Amino acid sequence: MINKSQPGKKENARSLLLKVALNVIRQKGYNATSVDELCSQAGVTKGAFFHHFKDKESLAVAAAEYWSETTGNLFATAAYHNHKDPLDRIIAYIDFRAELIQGPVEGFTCLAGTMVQETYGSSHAIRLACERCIFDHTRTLVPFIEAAFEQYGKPEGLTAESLANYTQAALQGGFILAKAQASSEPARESIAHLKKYIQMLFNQPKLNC
Amino acid sequence: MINKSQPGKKENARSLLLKVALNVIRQKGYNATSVDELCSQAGVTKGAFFHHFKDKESLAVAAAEYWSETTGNLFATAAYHNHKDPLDRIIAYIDFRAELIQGPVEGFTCLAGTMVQETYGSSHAIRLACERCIFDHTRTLVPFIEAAFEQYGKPEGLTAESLANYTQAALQGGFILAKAQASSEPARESIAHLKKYIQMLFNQPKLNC
DNA sequence: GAAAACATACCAACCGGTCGGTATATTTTC
DNA sequence: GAAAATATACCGACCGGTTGGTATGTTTTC
Repeated sequence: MINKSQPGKKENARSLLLKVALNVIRQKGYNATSVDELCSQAGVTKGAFFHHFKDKESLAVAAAEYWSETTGNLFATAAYHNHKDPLDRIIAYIDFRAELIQGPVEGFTCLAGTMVQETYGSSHAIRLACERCIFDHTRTLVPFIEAAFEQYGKPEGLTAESLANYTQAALQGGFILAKAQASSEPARESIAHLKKYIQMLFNQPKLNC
Repeated sequence: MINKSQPGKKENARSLLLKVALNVIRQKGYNATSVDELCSQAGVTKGAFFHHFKDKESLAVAAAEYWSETTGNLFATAAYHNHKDPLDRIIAYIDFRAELIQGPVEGFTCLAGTMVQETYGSSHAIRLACERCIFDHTRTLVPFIEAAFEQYGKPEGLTAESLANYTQAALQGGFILAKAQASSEPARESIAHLKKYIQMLFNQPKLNC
């Protein structure tokens, strides 16, 4: 009864494949990632691959769901939830996102954002999985933003949903610039501007007059 | 001496290929775009392709440069340059970007942003071409922002370059969300937030107290 | 012992790229 | 200024390798 790392779950071919898929796809993209490479990197054979996944597309969908799961856990247990003030919580979330920007580009970028660029027109299933992944996460921010609206006043002409989405747009855009520049700096700068925006959005009416 | 469309330049296989490459790559991504499809869509043969381009990678680099050229002309002749007030000019630029968000997703998204996601790790040449494409454009905004700094005061803790980069991050991120949602709305919303940010950034110190 | 998990061998389609060749325009030679 | 030489643009059959996927074993698990 010896299990590795995750209790209750053995390290089978399926989860090995999903783990390497997260890294390989983020580095090379979905189309350039071959089934053979996934198998060799995971140390499993092609037979195991097609035993667990109907086809390559199914693996991509499962990888997006696995990505949702792991990042979901990461954010669910993060310290920013401890802040009682809703604005502090949002700012702490943004700071947390900034802290995650470390190491090589493929280490901090988003699987869903990367995959959906290549597949939005060719695979409905993958696009949907990426959409869920991104917007399920934005939805976790909506209650924080609504609470901040109540406490600090709601800025005109925007909704909690659109602001939550915008935080992800600023992040995803920063990732693209980071890839283009082969540097994490644009991603960090983008987050800094996002932080400034949100601070101004909520502090301005409070500090004025 | 009869020339079509562009004076001095005939519609040869090379420019036909570049034109279709812009659309096909933006829709399917770089890796999923085959040389054969590019040829058939352009109505030229494979022989013509490899006469004009050393390999597929060379076409991608040329496509990024062609994209820089065409969008460069579009922005250089756009009406936002006519505004005398630097802040008005920036806002008019952002409004112009919002106007461009029309029709299907592959019609308004950025070739460089799409390609660099797939190639930043595998092709130095393509990554560089995309980097130039993106940051050459951001650089055109820097003088506007600096002029706005002089006229309206410089907000603390940010540079003209970083703000110029951020405008592109907000756009690129909006494109990704648009692809994920199969809708142009997130792109438009992202631009709306960017506009609000810049207005607050410059108007706040002026309107206060 | 049966079903799930994995391994091995293989296939047909497709991919980027090559190659020998043609048609036409331009330049050079005498 | 005509013939020869050369360069450019283009054609399409073909090649070797890779790809996603399959068919069929073998091992492990309960």
